[in-house]
Amino acid sequence: MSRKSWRSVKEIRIADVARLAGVSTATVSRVLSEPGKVRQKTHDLVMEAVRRSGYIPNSTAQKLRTRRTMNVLVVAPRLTNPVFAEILRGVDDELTQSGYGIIIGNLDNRREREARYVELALSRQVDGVLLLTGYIPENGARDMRESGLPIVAMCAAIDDDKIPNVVVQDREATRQAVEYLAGLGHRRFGYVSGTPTSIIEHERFRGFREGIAAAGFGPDDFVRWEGPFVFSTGVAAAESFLTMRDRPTGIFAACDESAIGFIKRIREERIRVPQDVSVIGFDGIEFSDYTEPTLTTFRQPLHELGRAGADVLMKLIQNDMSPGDWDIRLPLTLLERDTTGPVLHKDYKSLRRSSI
Amino acid sequence: MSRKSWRSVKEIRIADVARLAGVSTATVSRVLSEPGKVRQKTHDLVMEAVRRSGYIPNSTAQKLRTRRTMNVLVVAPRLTNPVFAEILRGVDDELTQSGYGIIIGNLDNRREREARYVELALSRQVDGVLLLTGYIPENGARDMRESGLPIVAMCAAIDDDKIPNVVVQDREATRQAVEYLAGLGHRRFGYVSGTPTSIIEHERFRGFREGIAAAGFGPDDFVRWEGPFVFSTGVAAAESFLTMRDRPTGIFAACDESAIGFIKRIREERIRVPQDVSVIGFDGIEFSDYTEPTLTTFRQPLHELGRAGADVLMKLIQNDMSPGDWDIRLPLTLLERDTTGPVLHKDYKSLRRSSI
DNA sequence: CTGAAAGCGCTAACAC
DNA sequence: GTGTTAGCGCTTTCAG
Repeated sequence: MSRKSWRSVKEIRIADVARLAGVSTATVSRVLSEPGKVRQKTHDLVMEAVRRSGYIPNSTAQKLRTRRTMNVLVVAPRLTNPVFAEILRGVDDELTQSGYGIIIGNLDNRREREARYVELALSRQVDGVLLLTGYIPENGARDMRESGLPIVAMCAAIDDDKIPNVVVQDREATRQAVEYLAGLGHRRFGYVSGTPTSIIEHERFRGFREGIAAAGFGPDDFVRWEGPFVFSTGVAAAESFLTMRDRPTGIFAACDESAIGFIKRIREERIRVPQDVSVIGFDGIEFSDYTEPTLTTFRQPLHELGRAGADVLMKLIQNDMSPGDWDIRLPLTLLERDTTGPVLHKDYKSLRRSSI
Repeated sequence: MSRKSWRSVKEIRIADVARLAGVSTATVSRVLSEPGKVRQKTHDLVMEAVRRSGYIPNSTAQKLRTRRTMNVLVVAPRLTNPVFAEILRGVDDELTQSGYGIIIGNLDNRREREARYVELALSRQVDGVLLLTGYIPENGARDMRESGLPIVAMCAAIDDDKIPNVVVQDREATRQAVEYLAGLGHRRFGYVSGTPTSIIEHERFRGFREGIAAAGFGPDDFVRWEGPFVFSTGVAAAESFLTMRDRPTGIFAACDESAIGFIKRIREERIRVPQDVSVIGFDGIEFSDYTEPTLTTFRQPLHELGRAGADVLMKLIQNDMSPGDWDIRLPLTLLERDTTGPVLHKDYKSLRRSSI
């Protein structure tokens, strides 16, 4: 059984309003887009006709004529990741203010999906692109730059002098995390990675090694466990950790999810956090405040990041970038909570001594 | 310092391709949209010209001409809520398959924001609307139905005979939750609500009362704590719980977040879960498997729900609905994990006896 | 300050 | 099978 007449509502066109108001379509258009340039009386006449008819301009026709879509494409690796969802909120807030709409390009961690969004850009369905991916999506044949659209990279930097970057200070924060752990007396460290191929992971690991060096340690003083930015990566890291004889006591995880997975798993083996092992996460997702114990982590200014990135894109579209907009790097905040603490047994030697 | 020449890439139009291939624009258009109706040789000629020129049709012009936008609006209460994010994934999967794009309408729990999306529908920027809100968004002056667009309600039902509903069996599952707790020997119950004004909350609470009745109890045998669908609602409920003399032992929370908040807070007071109190959540978010103890909860088939809803909308747009599509109600799955267990002290009396 | 008219780039009748 | 042509609904010169 099929239902008919979805299109039953009669469409009001600008010509209808013009007729109703006794003016030309040009005047109606002017009243709606540049009210100042029309006599008050005409203006009122037209507005009355608009109200009476319930006229709403057909946005597709507007787009075709003005060559502006008032839409922006946001390409994100995975929307169910709270980090991206929160950035999107900031983007949305800023864009809405400027009258722009959002078209979501959710890759859902599958790179095949990006082709679709390249085509979307190429077919001019949007006026600009926000990339949370850390790379330029491509098509097989072409990449997104060929659209000629303004593009802004957020969250993960892209090395292209036409693309402004709006990111957080990953590297600095991660370095600081290690120094924080070292300051608590930790001497052996662990690094739970994020998706190994991602730029973000790369930056964080770089910051980690910088921190290790800055605290006077070397490559032999830490272990690294690899895996994507998910809970199970932390669990897998914990499994490996549990098999070690000379376990690290200061663990940094490149995202909160894996920090939480790690902690959950080792606590099942009656390892105490933070008395036996300190763990520090990254992101500051809401859930990190509801774990046991609550997670020490770096909070990313996600909402602000979203707004800043959208703001830069707006400037790019409107052609009024200033040099200071080209590279924005927002600071993180250390949330000192309950999964980090001073080392009780300073190192392997003293551990042996105390247990004799 | 402003950058110029974003539009430097020269736009190729269908006429360019036609000239290049030595055919008319109509033929180019045909090759691209109905290849069967063109001679093989012409087809190849055109495709070669398309390839050489890198032509991509201007989608705005197509939309204007065909009066189809190939976009769908999805209005969601809050995208950072993992439940909606996951539904959106399902929607995306289905819509992508049909060649449709998604325009996100994220209300971010602020009803003022819906006006924008009503206008978007009214100005025909989309071919259909998916509502995760449980109500029809409005504008002050008009509501979304006046767009005449096909609308499907997902997740929360809307009572309108033009709007198909695609939902989960909230009520049945909640009823089952109570019966499950009763089956474990619980005699006093607690209900941690979700946003009191929402349809979903209403359905779940209704199921809860049905369950209470079915298990042979009455309104005096449970307490209800109100609050939105967030962690802190559970915390607040726990505070109230802690002040009670005659505490319930079987708690149902209308979402996992509040279940988790509740458990966290009472464990801080050394109340044991599930030995002293059993808690059962709702949703089955990923986190619920990483809490301590892991949360017993009902898993919603969110991805499937998203797909099903999008599928119904596609059918509506293409005018081939069958009656069975009008109301879809997907079942939930009980995940029996570690926050529920048998009552140790059956009731207040036996509790007194055993502590003497 | 207002109107007439020319398209924006494409598709779909309708002819041939 | 293919070409010609008339719009889709709007904005924006250009005249007046």
